[in-house]
Amino acid sequence: MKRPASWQAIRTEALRRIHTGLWSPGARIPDEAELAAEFSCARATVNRALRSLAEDGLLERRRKGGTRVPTTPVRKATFEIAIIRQDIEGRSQEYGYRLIDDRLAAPPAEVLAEFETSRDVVLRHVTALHFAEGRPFCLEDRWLNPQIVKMGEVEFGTLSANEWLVRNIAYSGGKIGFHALAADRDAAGKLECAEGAALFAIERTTRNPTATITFVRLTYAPGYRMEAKL
Amino acid sequence: MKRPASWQAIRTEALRRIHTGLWSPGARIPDEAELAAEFSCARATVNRALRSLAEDGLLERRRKGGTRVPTTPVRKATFEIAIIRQDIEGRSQEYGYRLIDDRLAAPPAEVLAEFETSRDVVLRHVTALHFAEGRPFCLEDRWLNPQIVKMGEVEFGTLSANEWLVRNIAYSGGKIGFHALAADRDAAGKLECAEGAALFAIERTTRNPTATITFVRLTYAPGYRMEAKL
DNA sequence: AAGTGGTCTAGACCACAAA
DNA sequence: TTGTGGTCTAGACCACTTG
Repeated sequence: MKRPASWQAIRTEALRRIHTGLWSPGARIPDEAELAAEFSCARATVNRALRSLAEDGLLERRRKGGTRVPTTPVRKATFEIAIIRQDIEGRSQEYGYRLIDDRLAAPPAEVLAEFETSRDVVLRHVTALHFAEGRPFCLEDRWLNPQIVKMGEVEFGTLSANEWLVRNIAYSGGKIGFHALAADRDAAGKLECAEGAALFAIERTTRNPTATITFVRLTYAPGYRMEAKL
Repeated sequence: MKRPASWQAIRTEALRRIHTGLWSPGARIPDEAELAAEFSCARATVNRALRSLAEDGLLERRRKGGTRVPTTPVRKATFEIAIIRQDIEGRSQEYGYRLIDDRLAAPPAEVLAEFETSRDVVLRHVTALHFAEGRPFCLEDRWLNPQIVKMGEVEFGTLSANEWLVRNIAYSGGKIGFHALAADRDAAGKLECAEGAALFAIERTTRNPTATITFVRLTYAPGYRMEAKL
């Protein structure tokens, strides 16, 4: 076998062997040196190909343990987290924004838990609406760490907190969750939908190495659909 | 600057420069050769670091055009697509499964569109329920390409189509979408929830290079939450 | 202790897109 | 045309983890 030249060709060939069962689930595949010899290429090239497959969840690699085909593959998909304005403009729709409220307040327990601070019982609470073609698109309900985004220094009357944060605050990590919820009276009023309507919601916590920066719940108007690549 | 040794250290340093604005949005950053000289390392090491950042959406790279900091970063997040049994067992809950129906039928237009075949107006339609701790967890409503998964050859009475497919069928790509929907009478009955309840649903189309393999809608019982890494 | 993947190097050539 | 990233090589050393 001398065909594959690039790491992508080797990736493709490896994929084929996984799919055809030539490399069966749970079994160890030849090590990098062997494959490099087989494909007449440098070990680094094989490494690049197998690492790529491992990142997609199609192989499991361990030092000394070798490379294996997972018995129950857990494939990974990626989705893009754009700012809401981009999301709307990407659909060739007109973006609109309106700040509803911005004040210091005591957060509910579930939010406070995300901030891990029993001290600062007062957070900056920002509520805003994003519009697409003049119609409510997404309700932004955000709690900010007031030590990082100070009242008075930064205003969200024109530029949404969503956009300001993406452009100005570095973050090192966090978590994101998706779920469905029924519109309560408040959300129904703001999103101009029926009370009880099924809404898609995203909750996101963003941290830097030191502290939690913000927790946000984005509730989308009925019909919203989030797409990702497989 | 001689500190960073590994590509991860260079990545971290690059991140710092992006965050501090030393590398400002829209501006070109030094090319790989310059950075390699600055960090006293091989260009390949710089390449590894910058490529990693580009994959996360924190840099944009183009041949000849150089590397830039995006003005509006589109960060990427990944989530894992496990089989439903794993999802439930991962929560330390007992998994259960029941096949509801499995027959050839004419799909609705929206499903047929995913198969791009105006010919085969008959697809294999499989309906099943997944349970966690004995309670309905997820409703699987699946349409299969009967030329790939033949009636009679493969049965889903014990092993779910979800699991069988992951283990047996290679796929090259597809798309996945998330949304919220209100439980209709049928779904409410099967998931044992109120009609009209807000449910989280995933729709997934899976293809191989030649044809569409399957289209599935997974509707989760109320309270389901999908998490991803940021 | 030893095997395997992880990473780094120094150099080279190539592919693409901007000038 | 030319500059920049993309990739490959051959060799080396290291880190982890398993036996």
